[in-house]
Amino acid sequence: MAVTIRDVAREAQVSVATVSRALSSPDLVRPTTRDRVLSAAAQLGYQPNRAARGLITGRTGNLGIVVPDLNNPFFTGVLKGVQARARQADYSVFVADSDEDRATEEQLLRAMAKQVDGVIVCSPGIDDTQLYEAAGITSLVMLNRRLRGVPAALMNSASGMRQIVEHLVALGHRKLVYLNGPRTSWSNKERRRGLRLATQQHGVELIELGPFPPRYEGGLQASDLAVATEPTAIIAYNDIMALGVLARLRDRGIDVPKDVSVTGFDDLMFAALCSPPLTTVAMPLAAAGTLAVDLLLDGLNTGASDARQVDLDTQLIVRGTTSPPPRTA
Amino acid sequence: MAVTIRDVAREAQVSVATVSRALSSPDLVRPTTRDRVLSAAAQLGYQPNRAARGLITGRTGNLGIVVPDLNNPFFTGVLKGVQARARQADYSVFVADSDEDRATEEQLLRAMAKQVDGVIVCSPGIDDTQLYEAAGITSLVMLNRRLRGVPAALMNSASGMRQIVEHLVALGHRKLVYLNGPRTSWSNKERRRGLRLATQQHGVELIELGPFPPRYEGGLQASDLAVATEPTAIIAYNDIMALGVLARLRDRGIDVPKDVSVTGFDDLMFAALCSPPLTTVAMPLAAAGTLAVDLLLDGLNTGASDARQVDLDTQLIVRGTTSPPPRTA
DNA sequence: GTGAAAGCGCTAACAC
DNA sequence: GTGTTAGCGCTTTCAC
Repeated sequence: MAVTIRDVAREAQVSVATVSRALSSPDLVRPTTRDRVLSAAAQLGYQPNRAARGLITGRTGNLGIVVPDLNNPFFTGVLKGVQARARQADYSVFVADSDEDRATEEQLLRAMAKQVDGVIVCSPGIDDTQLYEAAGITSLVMLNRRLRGVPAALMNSASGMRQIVEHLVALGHRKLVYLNGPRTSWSNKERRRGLRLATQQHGVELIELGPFPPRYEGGLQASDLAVATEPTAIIAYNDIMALGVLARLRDRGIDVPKDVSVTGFDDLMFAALCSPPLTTVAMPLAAAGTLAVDLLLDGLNTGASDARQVDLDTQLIVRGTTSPPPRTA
Repeated sequence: MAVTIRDVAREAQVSVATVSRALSSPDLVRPTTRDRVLSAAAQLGYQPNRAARGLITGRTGNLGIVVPDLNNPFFTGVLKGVQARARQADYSVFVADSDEDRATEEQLLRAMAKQVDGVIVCSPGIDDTQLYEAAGITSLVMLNRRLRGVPAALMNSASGMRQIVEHLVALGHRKLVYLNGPRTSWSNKERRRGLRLATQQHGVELIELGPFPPRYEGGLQASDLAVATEPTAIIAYNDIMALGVLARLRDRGIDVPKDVSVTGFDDLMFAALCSPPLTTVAMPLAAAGTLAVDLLLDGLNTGASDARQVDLDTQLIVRGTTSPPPRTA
């Protein structure tokens, strides 16, 4: 077995209590004693057993994150931020992938709740009641979703959509199609809300299609339906769908952006690499991840939470898939 | 506080020991008692505290995975498989992202080792001595890297490279350039080994360049150097680099595959979506992840490990970036 | 300022 | 089959 606090105590000729104090509240112990303990600990390569500590303090030093799909760069972007910030704060992070399945999501959340100090929920699907129930067991922070009384790290999708509409309107577009992502997802609702508001304000036509699966195949599928409505611009729920749209349009000999403009959402790495490069909205993924961790830890330290919901700005990235509409349209 | 084993014991009118048994070794307890305990547990929503259990069994029910970069789809593909298999086996998974930094990697590995039953190491960088040291603390499984005495889930990169060379040779190529990834990485060594073997066998010229960072920017940078050597085909260390190469060649007006063929490695989702779609080698990412978990759990259950190193097949995916070389070459 | 001792929630002998 | 009890490694009263 590994080296325990007793070993250190023996080595430093003090009691285990003193070792414990020297490590967690150094000012409670005389400097000379402290040094003796610390050097003994270092020499033995002692590292406290977190499980044992957690058993008594009620803190595990772990936090969790639940995501619907680890193959989706959106979530790994967030995860990366979470991971980085957690490490700084000396927390470990559990990750759970629900495979887009709601039941699994709920089950994972519940299982995780037991062994962490808090969990970051990136699950568009899971329903409010389940979340509140989980919130009873452990601290929650929502990511990109608003839930009353629960802190959240939000990316302002609505403003991103507004930027898209302003961009398109400025180019001369008057008839837009929006390809919906999952109806129940908070992101989709927000994007849609921003879109509706902006199109109304500018008095341009908005046709809504879908919902479609928020994946490449969803874009392929949506593409033909979109074209049939004869818009001058197609606004996809996210980049991955937009890439599907792009591919399908290319197959059909429809030129982007000459015949029709296309926009994505997320600014995945590959949005810049496709051809033509995709006009999209950049999401502060890692920033949202670190923010989520901060909110979580704040809540833990201040005791009761103030349930802050912080909005992070998104930004339109104009690339090659948007241009003025064709004359004939 | 949450509901404990005592609560269940009281509710079911038995001792805590019986509750414990009913849950972990059901056959040691009379069916009627067991049912009583189980229903009491269900009613109270009892779930055992893993930390407490771990304290005594020495098993945590957790396993960890260390990766260099969560934004790299290669690693998240593996992670996805790990996660899925772990959940089936009722294990939770810790994830650690080292940001490609060796020191961080070692530190994360050590920190993780304390609170898991085993860790899956996807770290090309970290050196052998460090790994052996970690192997002393916890069980290790290597991913895509061979380490004597340590089980490993391997993807047969060498055979993938052989398939690339055979494909190119069949098309008529005689002068190939390889863009090295990180020199120290096992993957790069393997790919290079397969490449050298195959090119020698077929008597074609192989020029090696690099190492380059295994990212898009690395591809951009490598591209010009590669072109200067006037090859008919460029073999990139991985897809991301290949995408960089593709972009740079397009900028310079060099046509792929007419002027030069390009191959990637990994078959990331976006390899199929770029234009032209990338000829590459598909890696069994998720399969490797699940295999790694199986190896880990096998090792834990059988006590001593047989240090199996299992090879998974890779497969050439021919797409649009390879064709016969130009006549003049 | 430091030590002794009481647990945190659980499992594993050991009794009966 | 079931109950009693002794810890797992640690923190935290409570004495001194």
